[in-house]
Amino acid sequence: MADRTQFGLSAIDSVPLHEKVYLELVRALMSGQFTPGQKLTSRKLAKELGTSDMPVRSAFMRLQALRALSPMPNGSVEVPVISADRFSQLTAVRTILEGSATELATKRINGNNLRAIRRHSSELTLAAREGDIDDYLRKNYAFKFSIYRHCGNEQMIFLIETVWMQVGPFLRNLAMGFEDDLSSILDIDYHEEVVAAIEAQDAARARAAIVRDIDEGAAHILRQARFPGARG
Amino acid sequence: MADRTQFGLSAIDSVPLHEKVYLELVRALMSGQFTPGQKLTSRKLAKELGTSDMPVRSAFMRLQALRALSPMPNGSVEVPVISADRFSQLTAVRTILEGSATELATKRINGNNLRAIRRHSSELTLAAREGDIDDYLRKNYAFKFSIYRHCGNEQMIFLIETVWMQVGPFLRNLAMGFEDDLSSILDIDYHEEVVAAIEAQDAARARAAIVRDIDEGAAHILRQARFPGARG
DNA sequence: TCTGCAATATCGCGATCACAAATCTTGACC
DNA sequence: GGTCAAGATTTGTGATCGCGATATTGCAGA
Repeated sequence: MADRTQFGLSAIDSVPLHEKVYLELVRALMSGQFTPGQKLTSRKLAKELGTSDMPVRSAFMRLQALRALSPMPNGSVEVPVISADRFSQLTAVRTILEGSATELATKRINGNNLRAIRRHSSELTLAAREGDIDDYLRKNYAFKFSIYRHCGNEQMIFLIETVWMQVGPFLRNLAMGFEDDLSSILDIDYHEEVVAAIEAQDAARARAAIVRDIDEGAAHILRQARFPGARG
Repeated sequence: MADRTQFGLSAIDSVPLHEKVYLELVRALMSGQFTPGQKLTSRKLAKELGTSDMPVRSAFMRLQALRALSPMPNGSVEVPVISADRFSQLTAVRTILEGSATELATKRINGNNLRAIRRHSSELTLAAREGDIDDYLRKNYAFKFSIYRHCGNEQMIFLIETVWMQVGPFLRNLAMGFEDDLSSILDIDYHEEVVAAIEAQDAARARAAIVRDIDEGAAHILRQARFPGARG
């Protein structure tokens, strides 16, 4: 953050290189910058980033521990190819975890938190109307986690994040079928219902709304997207 | 696995060193071989294992990505010190995930699977009567995962394993209060009720039994064990 | 005995090198 | 033109080295 010192100097950032590489890869993965199935090699990536391959290897280790990168038999890593089956499993886990988190959060949210959530909600609606899929996904992430953050269980948030790291890249396929008019994506988007339920302090309804949002989004992806193994 | 070849030679195992180190650390962590708060340095561990520090660093990266090791501000890692708060959060997540997994598994288990589960169950009962806490924990792990394995959702199993890596070391504290007579641990152990519910194909009851088993075990630990920050 | 401080040892981090296995390229031969 | 094997290149893996920062130790003075 380069804070100003009394001498007007900025602080040297001591963030390790492997950490920067890791964060950069997470960003790239979640924003769908890599193609599923793409092979990543430490040396090439290192050259591209201007580092040695050591920090890249560290980042690879962390990412494949979280299943955000898939290990290949020979030790290489690749961007995971998600099958329809695995996608369904991840969706099922999401409904369980995110449904529970929403339910818990609803009971703990107060006025201040609610205002921030409302802001994220309207920004999400706006993004859908504007038609930028990247912006929509970013706002979708911000909105949902602005709720989960209040579930009072840091461990649960961590697990949800790991699942998002796996599905995240694939959510881009939500765009398919909405190329002409992204705003109609709001037909399968229940985030305003979620906000309404939270305002009414109705935890069960909030959970149901989030689950429905996740399930219908996933169903749409399963209809539209091409999965490996399926005939093209 | 050192398969026999046609010349009677055993295959050179090509498992990378960093993988072996990782597996060794997982085993040591889950069996409570390390003290919470203990600092682990790559160089020392490498010397002890007879390798360079590179494979150890790789293993550290993976383990701290999964939160099985805690990163220190200077980049070192330590065996996580679990607070009462974090323990409660992990328990809450466990009831959600393992409850769901049990419910799903109950609907998919057939006669063959059931026989294996029954065997694990009786071995667990036996271990409690024999009074060896290590054996009991090992059998407890084997029994529960023999159920979860059939939930049909590989992703869920992975998440459960992640959570177990964090609580695993701490479950040893279950022994506290049962030093004289481990068999009385069966009073807060509902694994036979779980088996009965599965046999009856009653998914809801199976979930309730697992949740109760987890909750009462955790409650016992919270009563008996010493947590950092608590007066003691 | 306790406290401050300097000398020393240890450690994380990243670069570089060596080696073997895997992968790709090339070109001769059928 | 297609096949396959030899050679070249790339890649994972692990060891070693150096740098800077941190932690530890040892000692002197109060």
